[in-house]
Amino acid sequence: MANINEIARLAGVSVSTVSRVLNHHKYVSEEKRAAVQKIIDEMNYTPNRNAVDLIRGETKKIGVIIPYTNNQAFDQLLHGVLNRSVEKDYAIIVLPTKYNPDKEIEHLFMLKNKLLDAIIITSRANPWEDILPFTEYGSVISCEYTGHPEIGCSYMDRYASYLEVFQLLKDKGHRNIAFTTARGTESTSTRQTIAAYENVFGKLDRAYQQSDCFRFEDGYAAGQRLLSLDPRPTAVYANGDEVAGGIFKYAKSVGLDIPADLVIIGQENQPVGVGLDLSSLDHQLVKVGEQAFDLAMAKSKAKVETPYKLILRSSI
Amino acid sequence: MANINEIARLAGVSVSTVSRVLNHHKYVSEEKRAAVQKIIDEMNYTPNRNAVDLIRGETKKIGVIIPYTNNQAFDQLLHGVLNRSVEKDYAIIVLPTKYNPDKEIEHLFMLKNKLLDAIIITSRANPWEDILPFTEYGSVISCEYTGHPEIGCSYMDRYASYLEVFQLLKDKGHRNIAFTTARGTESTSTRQTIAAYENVFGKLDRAYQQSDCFRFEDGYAAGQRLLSLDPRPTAVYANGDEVAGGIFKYAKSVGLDIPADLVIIGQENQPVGVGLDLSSLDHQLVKVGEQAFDLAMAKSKAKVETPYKLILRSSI
DNA sequence: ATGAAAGCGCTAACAG
DNA sequence: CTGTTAGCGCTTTCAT
Repeated sequence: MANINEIARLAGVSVSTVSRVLNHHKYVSEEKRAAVQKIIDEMNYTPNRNAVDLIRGETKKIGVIIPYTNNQAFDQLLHGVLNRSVEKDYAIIVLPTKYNPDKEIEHLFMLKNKLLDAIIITSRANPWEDILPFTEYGSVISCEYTGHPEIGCSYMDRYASYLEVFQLLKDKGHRNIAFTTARGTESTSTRQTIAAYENVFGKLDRAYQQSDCFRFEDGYAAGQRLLSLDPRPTAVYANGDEVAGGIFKYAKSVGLDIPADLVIIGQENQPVGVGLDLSSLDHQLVKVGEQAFDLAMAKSKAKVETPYKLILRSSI
Repeated sequence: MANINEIARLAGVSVSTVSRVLNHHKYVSEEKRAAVQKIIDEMNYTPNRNAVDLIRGETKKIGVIIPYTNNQAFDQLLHGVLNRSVEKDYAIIVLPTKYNPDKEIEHLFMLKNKLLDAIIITSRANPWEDILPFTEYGSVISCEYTGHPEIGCSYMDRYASYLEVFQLLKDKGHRNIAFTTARGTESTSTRQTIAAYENVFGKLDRAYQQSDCFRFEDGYAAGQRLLSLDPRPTAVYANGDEVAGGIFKYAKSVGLDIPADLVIIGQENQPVGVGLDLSSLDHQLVKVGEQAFDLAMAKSKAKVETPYKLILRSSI
């Protein structure tokens, strides 16, 4: 395909003039500008962005590290990021990790490779110490709060939100509460859930926590296990509405009434929760994602909190 | 940051030798290789992939054109693409269009700009004639069948699947059937839905079709309208399980029994459908996405069909 | 206002 | 086996 040299030759000008036309510089005579534009149109020429990026040293590309792409919570974050990227004309590269630490580091190297201007970490598998070195090569934004000053954060106060849920359940008279989490205690949100629980109800009996819950089926299985405990929980907090939906389905299948026999609260206000009329702790992840993009683009290291909402429906 | 010249200087060799070490060429003496590697490690050097891409003329990046990113169907396709991209070490760039034809063309230009090796179109807003010219610059894969030989296709036989659904409903004795679609007749799948309907039931009364259905709320509103028709439909086919969920919720709210008073069939086997035990026409979009990636990577122009599955639950 | 020339960081003939 | 050299396609001083 044609390149800038050919355009210059055909238009009878130098490459610098073509470059000036391309980049809308002033100080180009109208005649030359027109002549160059004519050739550009004739040749159907477009600059090679790769070459432009190389010389400019920036790519207008932002990576988003995401453990699971078939997960509503991460999809909401990604959706928020994409919302803004379209307006701002940035390209978004999705970087799935399945929480594999090596894969995550491999993705972070794209920053060093000059393939990315910034990276947004929706959830991480590596300790911050292993991530911090990469801030030297580009902006790193986290969707989880961290005090590290090198890292910009667009986050919500998970701990406070969990506290509110557990406190509400306590106020309603519940004493046997179960909950589900995605990962185990290697994850910040799991630790925060446990801390909030223990703040309200005291020491947790680990039998009442079910890890590895991501999808509907996981919720169903969790319901099966948790609802056969003695004493049976009268309320369960699920780390997602899909999981809550699975618990709901199992509970119904064994004849339990919601909410008389079992209160269910889900998370992230997803369609399945709306459909089953489940209460949901909405962390407003779309907004968090949008904010994360803005921080990334601005290379800001600010810490920005987005408020959560507790949506009460008939399941409580 | 250090570049290849500096590494060469420090290691006391030429840049070509460094390049050879970097690319694991043979014919590099073990001593030089070691010397170069030592400097690379010391300097914590990584090649600038932008420069590599520029000279190689390929980017190992594939774009995915997606109308809506908060939509389960497209997310399934994207999920499939990402599944394979991680294995094959390709970067995936998400290109949202909201069915804006200009935005779509803008994205296609990334192929011409040498920013992308291939583009996967999950759904399009432009006629094929406007898309075809871009096949000159890279591989274009469609998730909808088209006879154009320049376009590789990973698709499912939508028409046959719709036909099966409507035939099933007819066999079960239904005569008044309503259905929802995403867009209007500018969309292939809408046209195919109508064609399949008319093949089975004859001329469609347009009142029984509801367009612009994407999310749960749209389904609820559609239910409201469709279920007040006279005669009231005894079955409704929804273009997604979220939409089906909305219809379900409205139907329940006015005291209808599912399936006695109303049969509901959704699409794509999504969590909300599982939760509400709705039957669903599963086009296996994850597989379609995986296949699309394989075609894109191989620069294949093959037409590959993925079979659909009709999942029957209690809503029929 | 315009052009020559020096890169951006890397790869790959080519010669030796 | 190794180095020299000519690019990849573009931007940006620096003169004029």
